[in-house]
Amino acid sequence: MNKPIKPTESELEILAILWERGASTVREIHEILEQQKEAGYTTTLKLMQIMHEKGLVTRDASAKTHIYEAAVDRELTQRQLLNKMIDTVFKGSASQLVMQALGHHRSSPEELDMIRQYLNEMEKKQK
Amino acid sequence: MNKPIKPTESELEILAILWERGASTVREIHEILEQQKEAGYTTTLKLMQIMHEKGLVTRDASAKTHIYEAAVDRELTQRQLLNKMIDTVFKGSASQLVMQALGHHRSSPEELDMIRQYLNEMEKKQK
DNA sequence: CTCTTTGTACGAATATCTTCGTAAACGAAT
DNA sequence: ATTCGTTTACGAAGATATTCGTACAAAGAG
Repeated sequence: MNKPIKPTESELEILAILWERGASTVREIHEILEQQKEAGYTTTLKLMQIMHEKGLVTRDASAKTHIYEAAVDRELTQRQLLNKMIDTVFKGSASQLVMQALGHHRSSPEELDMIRQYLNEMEKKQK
Repeated sequence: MNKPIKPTESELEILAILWERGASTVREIHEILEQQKEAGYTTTLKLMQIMHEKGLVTRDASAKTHIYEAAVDRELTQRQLLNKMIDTVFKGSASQLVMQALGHHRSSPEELDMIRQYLNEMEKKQK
């Protein structure tokens, strides 16, 4: 069995940026992070170094300014976090989670349509 | 603005049990917790005392054996955890989260139907 | 070359979470 | 009343996460 990826809160914020932007320098990450919350530069640096030790990111250290990249798959990580949440907080009922998510995070009609299509496809495959 | 409820991993496990069972003693909680993971009795006790300090649970200490009850709303907590997750891990797209959740946590046809109904209702209300 | 800026490395302080041992209080049973 | 099992209270150790100061290296400007 694969060991679950378990980034901390702060690490997750950085991963999210890396997934979004692709390979980035510490400064680039830091600049974006700063818009979301207060953070010192060396704090961000240290975090990313630790993430490197843990294998959450890879880095290219060939130039003076290192370049970091996410080393864990986005969807896989999302899935693991979700499953854990479904188990502990939603008594194993994914549909409850889904309705909770839709009910309070106003989604556009287009998004709702996408979900509907997705539901239909799932049902077909199940037969 | 309301301060977000931010239980730790362990606290969440206990809250889930309290939500499910209603008011309970430490021993009752502990017995259930033990089925899920290894834990010493005093560890569970201490956790619940801390949760009481934090205001996550209330307790009736009139008898020798105290009785605890969840002090935070289940749905509100679920919502806050979900919203945070949507923001950081899913770029603010609830539908992406929904599809991830449905795709990998096998749901019964009944559940899928419930969600479909829910979608329809939402669409009506939006007009 | 010297000075300034930008970057990494490292260590340490702080905070938070988790776990558990020990002691004291209480009630029930003998 | 003494003993035994159950429960709470407390404190402290251990683990993990977060933050930042300082030192040093490298590159560019003058």
